[in-house]
Amino acid sequence: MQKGLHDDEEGQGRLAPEASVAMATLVRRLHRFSPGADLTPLNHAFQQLRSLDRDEPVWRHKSEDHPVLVLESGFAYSFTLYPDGRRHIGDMFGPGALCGFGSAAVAEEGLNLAFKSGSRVTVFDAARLADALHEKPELELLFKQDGDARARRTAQRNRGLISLPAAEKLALVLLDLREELSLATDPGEWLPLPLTLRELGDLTGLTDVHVSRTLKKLQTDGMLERRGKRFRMGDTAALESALDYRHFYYG
Amino acid sequence: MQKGLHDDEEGQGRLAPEASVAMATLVRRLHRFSPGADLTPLNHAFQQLRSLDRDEPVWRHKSEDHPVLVLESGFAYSFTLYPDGRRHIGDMFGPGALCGFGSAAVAEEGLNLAFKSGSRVTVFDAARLADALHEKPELELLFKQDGDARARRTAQRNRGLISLPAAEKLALVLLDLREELSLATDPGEWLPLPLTLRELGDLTGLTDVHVSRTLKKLQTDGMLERRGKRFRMGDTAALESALDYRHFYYG
DNA sequence: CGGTGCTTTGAAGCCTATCAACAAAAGTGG
DNA sequence: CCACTTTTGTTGATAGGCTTCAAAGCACCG
Repeated sequence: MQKGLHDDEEGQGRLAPEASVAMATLVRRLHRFSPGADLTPLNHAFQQLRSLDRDEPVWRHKSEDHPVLVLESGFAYSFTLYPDGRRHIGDMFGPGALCGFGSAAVAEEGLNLAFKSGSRVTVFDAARLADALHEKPELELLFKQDGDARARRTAQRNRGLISLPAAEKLALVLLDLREELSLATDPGEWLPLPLTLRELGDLTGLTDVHVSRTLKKLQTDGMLERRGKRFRMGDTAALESALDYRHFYYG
Repeated sequence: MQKGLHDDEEGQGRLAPEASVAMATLVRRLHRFSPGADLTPLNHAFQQLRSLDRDEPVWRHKSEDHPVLVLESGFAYSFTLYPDGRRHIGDMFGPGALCGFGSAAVAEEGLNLAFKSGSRVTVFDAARLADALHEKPELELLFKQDGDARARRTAQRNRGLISLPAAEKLALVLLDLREELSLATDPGEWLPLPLTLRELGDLTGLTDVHVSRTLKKLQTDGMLERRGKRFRMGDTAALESALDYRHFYYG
């Protein structure tokens, strides 16, 4: 561990410049629910900002008191492993996302997180964060709203991944990814595709080979454009109504 | 509406005999988490016990103050409809289940419930129930534990329904159904199969035809026996370890 | 430069859906 | 209780979807 604010008695209630920079996307994400909300109490729980120079899994074991991880930039996902070695990706996290926290995380026991190379992660002390939220009910509400919106998105995605054919599964995942990437930052028209085809397969239950073919088909059908590791979607409004895709965030 | 206790000033704090009968399986289910817990405060919120003589859907619209429905006996499931008319079954409820309540229900917006013919449903006043839970934190904890266990089971099921082949999907659903039916009552060795093959298909994302064939295959493989609308599973321990199936209820 | 992982493509075969027909069961109304 | 209708479950044939295996091109990095 490098030096950080994780364990000393940092000035309670004072603004930590390092923290406010590290929490920029989290703040933007939470402000979707309440644009003017005061988020400075979070400074009390701030520990450090970590940069991950390579893909890094974080193994979380039940019953331990884990710090709360917030993705400041980059991308992450949660996964579980089957006895036969197969991997299932259950949720994904874009900038500003609270990783494995709140009502969305209740369902995932023994959650494993994988952070993509280049991600920056803000680390909060779990106990201090709980205290801060307890003292400020309006702040707690923001966290709850964010967690509930994530749970609804996950439910919507799972529903489609169970009952739709491959092309629609992927279109649904791309719509969801698009939303996740747009919650705290404006990524522009061309969005990054931070997942490999194998990871998209583990997310959708398809093989990487079939993901490749299906994406190609989506491209020839004009629903999708790809340039390297970036993508752009066609008529998203038409896609969303065809898939009955709903938005659960405000703003 | 028939006469019930839904709106009069019934004796606050006194034991309502009708209510205690109506809540029998709910009590048994919650006592899994805390065998000695005092559940009499629920009497304050009790409204009525309804018997449903046929399959009955309950349409719940967002933002309305719905009563809380608890399945006393029978079977129910929640579902959503796609624009093309397809139905997806997202969760299922056995005796004693809180239908569409708690952390498991957060994810399901505009939840629709279908009660199978012959089910009996205990109706609670939502506001009074909230009050009762607020006054008794240990009771609220029970409700939360039940909701969390349900959310974990749903996540486990969804995971398999996304990434497993048909035979394993059905085996997983049957294991889960078996657990759901055993939480508040002892159904014996032969369990009722309260779902039609079409409903099993809507739950697993398969067609009814393929469900029929796959169940037949499970039978010839010795994992499943069927007698009319009842079933019995083979070596459940082996199945559970093969599918990495976990139990989230105590007791 | 070789190694590694990611992506694409082809061929073959299994898995699942669709369509159709029918049997069995259950609800409906007399 | 019976005849009738509707739903549910089963089976076969066929087509299409998806996976598997294999090979090759590409990008990235030591």
